[in-house]
Amino acid sequence: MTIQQPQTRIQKKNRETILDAALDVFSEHGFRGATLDQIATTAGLSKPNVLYYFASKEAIYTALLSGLLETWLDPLRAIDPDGEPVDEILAYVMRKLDMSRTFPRESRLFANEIVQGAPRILDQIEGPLKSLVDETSTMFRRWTREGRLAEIDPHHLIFSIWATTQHYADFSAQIRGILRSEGEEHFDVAADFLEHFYRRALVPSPG
Amino acid sequence: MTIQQPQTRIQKKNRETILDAALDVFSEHGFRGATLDQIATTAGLSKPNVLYYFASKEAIYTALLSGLLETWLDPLRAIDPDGEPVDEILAYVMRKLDMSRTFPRESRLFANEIVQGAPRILDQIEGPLKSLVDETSTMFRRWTREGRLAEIDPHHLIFSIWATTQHYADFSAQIRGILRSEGEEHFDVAADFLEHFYRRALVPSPG
DNA sequence: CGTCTTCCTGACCGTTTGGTCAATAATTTC
DNA sequence: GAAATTATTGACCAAACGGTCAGGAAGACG
Repeated sequence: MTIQQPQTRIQKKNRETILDAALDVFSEHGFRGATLDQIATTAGLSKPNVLYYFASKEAIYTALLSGLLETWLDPLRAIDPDGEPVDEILAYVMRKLDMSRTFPRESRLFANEIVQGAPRILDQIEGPLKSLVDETSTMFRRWTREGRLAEIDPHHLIFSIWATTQHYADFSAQIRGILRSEGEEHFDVAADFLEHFYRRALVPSPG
Repeated sequence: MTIQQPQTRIQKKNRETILDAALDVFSEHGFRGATLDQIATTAGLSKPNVLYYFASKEAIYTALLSGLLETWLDPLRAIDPDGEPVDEILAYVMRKLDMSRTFPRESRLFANEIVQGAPRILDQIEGPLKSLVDETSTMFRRWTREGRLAEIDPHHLIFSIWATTQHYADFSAQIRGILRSEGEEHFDVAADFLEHFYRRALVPSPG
C-alpha cells in the first residue's frame, strides 16, 4: 500500500477539479465516448495540463471508478445484522434511492461501465463486491430462517433493489420524458412507492 | 410516408447483415464508442460497402433504434384491459424478462442510449412511449378503483417492472460476476423471484 | 533578492475515425 | 451476349483523437 501524500494544495485542487469534470463527461458519454478535450474544457484547464496531473485518459477513469466503488457499497455495509430485518432492508432501499437522487452522475458512470461489460471493473465485481453480496445474502437467509423475513431469494432481492433504485438515476432521461418532470418531485413519489412495494415483499407471511 | 420498397435481394440481405452487426457493436460500446470499421468487420463487409447501404454511422444507429422501439413496446400493448389485472401484469413482467433473456443486445442498446441522455430517441420517449404508458396507467388506476389491483402508483409500477426485468440484460456482467454464472440458469430463478415479488405487490389487500 | 521546484502551455506527432471517390466486378435486363 | 444497373473495393482525405515535449510562468523557500 504505497499511498503517497506529497500533495501540494494546487495538486489537490486540480486533481479534484479534473475528477469532477471527468465524472461529468464520463458519466454522460462513457469511456470511449468521452474525450480529453471535453474533460479539459469542463475542468477549465488545458489538455496538456490535465495530462500533467494524470498519466492518461484511462488513469483518470480508473481513478474515478475505484474511488467511487467504496462509496457506492457503503449503504450495503450499513445494514445492521442485529436490526429488525424489514426495517433494515427498507432503510437500505431508501439510502440507495437517495444516492440516485444525490449522486446521479456516479450511478450513470457505473451504469455505463457495466452495460458495456464492465471491462475495467470486473475484478472488483467478482472480488470484493461478490463477497459483500454473498455475506449479506447469508444474513438475509438467516433472517428468513428465523421467520423475520419473507421467503425470498436474497441475491435477486438485492438485484431488484439495485435495479429499482438506480433506475431513477440511470434512466432519468426516460423517466423525465414520461412524467414530464424537470425537478425531483418524482423521487418522493418513488420513495413512497418503493416503501410500500418492498414492505409487502419482505414482511413474512403468517405461518 | 415515402417508404420505398425497391429492395433487391442483395440489398435486403446486406442491410440485415449490417444492422445485425451494428446491434452487436452499438450495444456493446454505445454510439460514440462504436466504429464503422468494427461494424464492417463484424458484418464481413468492407467499410465503403457498409456506407453504400447506409448514408452514415448515424443512419445505421437511428435505423436500428426506430426499428426496435416497436418490438420493445409490444409487450406493454399486449396487456388485456378486460383480463384479470394481477395475471395480466404478471404476464407482462414475464414477457419483459423473457425479452431480456432473448434479446439482451437490444436491451443494452436502449440502455446505452438512455443512460447517455437519450439524445437520439427523446422525441419517441416524450411522444409515443409516454402516450402508451399514460394509457396503461389509466387502465391500472381503473383496476385499482374496481378493487382488483392493489393501491399502487401505476407509473412507478411500470418503471419498477422495466428496471427489474431489463436489469438482467443490461447489468448481466455484474450479475454473472456475482452469481458466477455463465449460462442462463439464473433467469429461471429470477422468474420465480419476480413472480412472487410482484404477486405480493399487486394483489389488493382485503378491505 | 535568487534559486529551485512546481505548474502550465503552444506547437506538434502518430493514429484512428467517419466518410469520399474513381475504378472495377458482379448481376440483372433485354 | 451486350448494355445497363447494381455491388464492391483500394486508395485516399480532413478532422478528431490521445498523447508528447521543450520552454516559459508562477509559486515556494532560503
